[in-house]
Amino acid sequence: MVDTSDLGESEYLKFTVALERVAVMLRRVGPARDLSLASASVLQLLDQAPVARPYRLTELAVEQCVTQPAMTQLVSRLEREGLARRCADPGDRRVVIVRITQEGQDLLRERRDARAAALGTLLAGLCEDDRRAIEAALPALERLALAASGGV
Amino acid sequence: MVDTSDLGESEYLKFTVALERVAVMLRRVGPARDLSLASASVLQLLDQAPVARPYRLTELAVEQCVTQPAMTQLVSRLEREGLARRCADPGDRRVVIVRITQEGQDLLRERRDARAAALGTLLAGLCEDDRRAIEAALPALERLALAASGGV
DNA sequence: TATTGTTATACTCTATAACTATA
DNA sequence: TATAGTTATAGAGTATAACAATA
Repeated sequence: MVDTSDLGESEYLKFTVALERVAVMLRRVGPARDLSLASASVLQLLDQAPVARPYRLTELAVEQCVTQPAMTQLVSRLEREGLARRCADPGDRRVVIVRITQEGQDLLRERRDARAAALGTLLAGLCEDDRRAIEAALPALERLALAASGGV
Repeated sequence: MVDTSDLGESEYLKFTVALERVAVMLRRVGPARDLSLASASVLQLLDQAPVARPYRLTELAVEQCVTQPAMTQLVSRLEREGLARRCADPGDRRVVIVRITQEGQDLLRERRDARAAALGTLLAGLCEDDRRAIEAALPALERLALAASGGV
């Protein structure tokens, strides 16, 4: 009887090592061509934001776990490259609203497609059982990531 | 009959998004306190190297997919902090051998323990089925990471 | 001449501290 | 006074180009 709620230290280490390798893999799989991880991450947030409820600069900083000055710079880089733009908040003139541009959306889509294609190639190299196991674990991994992101 | 060897584009996208979230999670779970991701990655390579077959600086650069100058700097930082040291190669005086120090090994162990503990806490918050699914997928994920790292 | 590594320079990304503008 | 954001400055991590030393 295997009780995974009682994993030993060595199991955690195994898990840690496996996930760290996956993280390294992602750094390499993602061509990262035109878009750094930090930029892509913010751009994805902006892309998912409802038009009626856009992000403030401070909210982006909190969401990404970086400081306000760091986000100021990141947004400035995105703006300089035409991927996002700063807008005024009519209700509070201190506030900076950040929106993704069409160009930003296009770049994001290209990047996602490229990543998916690269991962598809890698997955195709695995055996059937491995693909099944990974697919079966995806929802669980998403929940795990959610818990780490602030869900808890 | 589900044939995962014929995953559609949307499945790849789902997979990409899930793994990217895991990568973000790892950035946050790892206290990263004293050790950056880049430093930790190199230090782990050095730690796993057989004493009789240590790494050259160039080999580290190739293994980590960074340039020689980048690795020169990274090793210099590790050396400055006492975590690694440069050694001469008796057979070829152009070569720089890099070894981990005792201090480096100690730090690595602390970091691994902290990460494992943090992940353990997160895992404890998942339901039994999710934990089982993730554990079942670990070997497959490792093979996937290996394929991306250069195994292919 | 080819290989190994370093130095010089520049850019991204991050942080802390000090500042401005608005509430 | 508190909040939203920027500017100033510094350090890690990365790249390319030019260089030195050794093979």
